[in-house]
Amino acid sequence: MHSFTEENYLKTIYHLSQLNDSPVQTNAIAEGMKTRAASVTDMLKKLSDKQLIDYIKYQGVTLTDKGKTTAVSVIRKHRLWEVFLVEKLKFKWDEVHEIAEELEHINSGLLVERLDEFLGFPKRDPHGDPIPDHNGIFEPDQNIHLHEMSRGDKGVIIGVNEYTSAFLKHLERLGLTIGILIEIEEIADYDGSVELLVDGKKINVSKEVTQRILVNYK
Amino acid sequence: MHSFTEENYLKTIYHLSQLNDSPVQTNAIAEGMKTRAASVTDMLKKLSDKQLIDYIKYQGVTLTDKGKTTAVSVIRKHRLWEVFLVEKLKFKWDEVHEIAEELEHINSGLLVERLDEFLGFPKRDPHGDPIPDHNGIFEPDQNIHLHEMSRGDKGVIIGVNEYTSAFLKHLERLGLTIGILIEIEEIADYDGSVELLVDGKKINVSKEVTQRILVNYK
DNA sequence: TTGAATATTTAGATAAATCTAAAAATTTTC
DNA sequence: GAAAATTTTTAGATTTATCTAAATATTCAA
Repeated sequence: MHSFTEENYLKTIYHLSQLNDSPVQTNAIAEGMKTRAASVTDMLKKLSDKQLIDYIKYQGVTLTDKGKTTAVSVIRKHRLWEVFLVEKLKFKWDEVHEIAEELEHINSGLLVERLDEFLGFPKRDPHGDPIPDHNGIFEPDQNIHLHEMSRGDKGVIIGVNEYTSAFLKHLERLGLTIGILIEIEEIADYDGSVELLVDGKKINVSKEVTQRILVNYK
Repeated sequence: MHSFTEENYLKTIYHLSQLNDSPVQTNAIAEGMKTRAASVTDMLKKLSDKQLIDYIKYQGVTLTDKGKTTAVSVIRKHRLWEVFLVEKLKFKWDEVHEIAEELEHINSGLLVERLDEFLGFPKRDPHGDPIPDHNGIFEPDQNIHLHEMSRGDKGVIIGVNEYTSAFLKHLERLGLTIGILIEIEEIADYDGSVELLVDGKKINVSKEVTQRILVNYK
């Protein structure tokens, strides 16, 4: 078995390698794990010895198949527990991330499968992130960041990529939650802020916010 | 916050001090924690520094109020999660102990209270053990071990005090599960084995088994 | 293409939880 | 009540994950 720390490293490396395909750098991992580069180097050696990553000194790391499987399994558990907390225990979507960070390390294959079944095999977590299935397969999706859309485009908010309570509460105040239909009214050249049409009302959101919202606009 | 290990020590000390009121001995803790006496001594110093136990060298330990509160909180979580696993995720009563050993350390007060509510504020776990309430209060009970009963006594099986899969499966084969009404037909002087009347049928159980079954016989 | 800036690794420490072996305290037995 | 047996503690190592400071490698920019 892998320690909590090892699992968290794998998860972080997985997420970082999704952003840009190139090998993940030590400093990026250090930032993601909120630790120092020297600590990352130590752990990379360990993960490499366990054949969970391919690691070349000074060149960064990529996950091996074994490492990827482990990372996806942790992500699956994280997202299923989030669904449980929101759907069954009435938590708000901005309250579940921290608890799921703990629950994701509970170690029982049977538990995960029973939980999945109990929840009705959900496809997405409360933040709109896809939940990989039993075999680690993600449903293919054609999402786009809000800031990549053009004037007149329409779509449904399908997810976010920041999970702080501050950010999620901000979205809620604006009425920007999962499943909401939006339309791009205007994009300001000046600062990249965007005017949206939501439920008949006009809303202005900053560029920072548009970069953190995923939209499904098939 | 306390580490998983610290919480497990407190839980073990709590259970041992329930058996006989006297201070709990180092060796007993070592056995309960499946570790060495030397390791126990180290941890006792630590727990003592944190004022979770009263510890006198060579004399054994008792929990302080603070230590007791922590132990009971962990036990509450353990038992609530067991109810969840059996009632909601269709686990068998002999499959839940190990998983609950992990879940009991998840650290969120709100989670425990929401879980309790979701489960309908259960009073007992699947093994018949009482679940302390929000304030750490156990429902008073007048249970007795099966081996303390006399010929002719009747009662309802309310719990067990061993949780190995082997033992629980054995009980199931005998039809001795929580809620079953039993009557003592005969107690053998020879080996202390007991003949029970269960559901109209006669069943023989060894002394070892009778020592591990709790009966409510009001 | 070389010097400066940046990124990464190494070296050496620290803290938590554990271990074995040996010493010390307590209890039991005669 | 002293010797033997048992229990507990101490001393010193080990493992995991972390840290700071210094050294080294890589990249960038003039």
